[in-house]
Amino acid sequence: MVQGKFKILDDLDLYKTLTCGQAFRWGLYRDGKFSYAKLDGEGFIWSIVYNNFLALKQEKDYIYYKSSSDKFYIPQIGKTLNIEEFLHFYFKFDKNITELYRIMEKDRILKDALIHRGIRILRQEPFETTITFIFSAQNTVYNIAKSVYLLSKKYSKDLIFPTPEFISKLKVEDLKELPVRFENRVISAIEFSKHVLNGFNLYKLVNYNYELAHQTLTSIKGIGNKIADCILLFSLDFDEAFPIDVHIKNMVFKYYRDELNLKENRSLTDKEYKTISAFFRRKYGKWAGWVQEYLYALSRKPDIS
DNA sequence: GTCCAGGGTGGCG
DNA sequence: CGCCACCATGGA
Repeated sequence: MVQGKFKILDDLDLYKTLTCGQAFRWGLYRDGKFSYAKLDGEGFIWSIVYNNFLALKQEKDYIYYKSSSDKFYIPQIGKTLNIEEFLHFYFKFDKNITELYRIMEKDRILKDALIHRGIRILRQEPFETTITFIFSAQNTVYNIAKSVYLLSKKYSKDLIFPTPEFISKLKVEDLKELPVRFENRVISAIEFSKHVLNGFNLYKLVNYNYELAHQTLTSIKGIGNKIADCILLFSLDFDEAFPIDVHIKNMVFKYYRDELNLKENRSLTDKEYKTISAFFRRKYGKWAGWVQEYLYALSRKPDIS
């Protein structure tokens, strides 16, 4: 057990960042149950990240932390970090978000999204992120969180996220209770785990360029354009990835219809997805994914925070 | 009851 | 290519 406080190096809204829809394991763990996005009596929010139990609370310019260990092994960079190095890594304090705010202030739509300032993109664990977003298809944040929780509970009492070995040995019937929308989501998760065991190195994608990394992921069955972009943005450091879900699609049709020459609001073809995604990538570069997250926050109903 | 949620695949023209 | 059927949970 390690505890202390970490001086925040750049703008951060801890709660919004952990509950804006990029991470699904932050909340309250009590009595063998998990309540997504809930705080404990002391105002801490809990999770299991990179195999450690971790509790965080923000007070002004500090993050107060309690961790089950001071060692965080980060497979995609092959290094072990201590808790403070980890927080720096996880919240991407190597990026100065005021640069993004200056871009947003000048934009007719994005300036409204500044009410959500403090949201940062996280560096999450890639294998966990992949399985999580495979579960996300046409599903709610609450049910995605519940699915990941039930899967982890099946693996260990500590609620550590399961290994590829464990998931690859599961049968569809073992995961009947997961509230995923389609059975093929469970099948894809199991098949992806087998793919990893057969030698597919997810972590080496950090060294690819965006196009190749995206193409590599979408060539895997069960992973399409949107899920690939979520994996790249939320776990593999591709800040230029621009995932387009239904909310983003609606925002694009509402505010960018003329610029993108879009006609009616219907589901996107593969070509349209790539055109829209590339449009924002060209416009915002390494901030495109962050812009996407602020548009997402703006479009979501204020049920959380 | 109806509507919708951080989608993807395969088949057909 | 574009379009479309299909998959088949749970909360508001």
